[in-house]
Amino acid sequence: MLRLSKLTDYAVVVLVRLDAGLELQTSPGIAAAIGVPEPTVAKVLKSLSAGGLVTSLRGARGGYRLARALEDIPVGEVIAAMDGPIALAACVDGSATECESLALCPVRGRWDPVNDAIQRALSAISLADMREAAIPAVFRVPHTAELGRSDASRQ
Amino acid sequence: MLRLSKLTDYAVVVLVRLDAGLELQTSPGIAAAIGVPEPTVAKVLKSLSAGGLVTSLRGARGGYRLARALEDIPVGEVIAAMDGPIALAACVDGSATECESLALCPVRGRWDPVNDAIQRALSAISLADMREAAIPAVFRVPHTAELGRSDASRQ
DNA sequence: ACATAACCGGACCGTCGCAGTCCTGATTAG
DNA sequence: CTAATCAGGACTGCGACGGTCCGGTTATGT
Ligand code: FES
Ligand code: FES
Repeated sequence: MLRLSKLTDYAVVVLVRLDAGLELQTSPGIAAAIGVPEPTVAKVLKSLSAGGLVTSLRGARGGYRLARALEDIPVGEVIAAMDGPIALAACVDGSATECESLALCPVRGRWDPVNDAIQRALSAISLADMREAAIPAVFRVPHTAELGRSDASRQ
Repeated sequence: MLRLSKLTDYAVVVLVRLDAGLELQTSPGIAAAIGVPEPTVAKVLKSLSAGGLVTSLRGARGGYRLARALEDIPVGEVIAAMDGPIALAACVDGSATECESLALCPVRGRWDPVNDAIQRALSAISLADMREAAIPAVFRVPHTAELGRSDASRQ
């Protein structure tokens, strides 16, 4: 599937929201704005902060701010901040993992070109490109009301 | 991490192995050649067959054969055959999943360009490109001897 | 015709990473 | 000093993935 984690998905939404004109936004505020549970948004913000994509101000009246403009944030960097470095195979080059049995590993560095191609593709697209896509009428989400417990259908 | 499944990794090895000059190779034979358990190799072969990347001949003296030359098999097709269609987000366009609550989904189709870029990158690289990478001295792997229980170090 | 070899299509289960929540500090405004 | 906010973990439930196995089918060869 080559799916990326859902947290990364939220990260993009959060970052786009951070570019909404305001200078400083709090975690609960963002959560209310995009309709995602606050703890989850907080987690995303932390990872983003650790990745250097947003800057944080602690203490009362603190909050988060974009570290760079959306145009300067490639989507690959967001993925790296959330899901760790991009590595298709177990061992590409950032061989932080194991693989002592190199001799009998038939895929020794074989995925490197593929990995590199993807990384290049992800670096060519910025968050600004994704922002253009669309931002539907989501910003008027009720932040206090219970969103209806949308357990809708169990599949 | 954007990691692909280990089965896909094996698939590439198997496919490269299938291009080893022989006309027809059996599942146990391939397993012995690349040093991977037979049931796992069989599973990979089945997925590959279902994906139309290899053709199979049943019955005694049956086996597998490449459906197309390695040059004509983009790596993206292998990934699609093993891990299903490439879809970064939950909903790209093959919205086989759910997402009835479109109204409050802030990522509505936002990942499409990224997804497309990756797909293009994966289509540009063929298995022949990966075969060039290297095939170390793996083909002489002992298929009967126990490989030594390499539990080595627990890190 | 029979036995054999190989593929086919599942079911099955253990493991592991992910999604989501929560709690205890550290920091700063007022 | 108190309140608000971020920081950094620990914790748990769940679902996908990795790997194995089994009965069934097809074809070869004697
Ligand atoms: S998995 Fe690391 S070298 Fe093979
Ligand atoms: S997850 Fe499918 S539309 Fe949002």
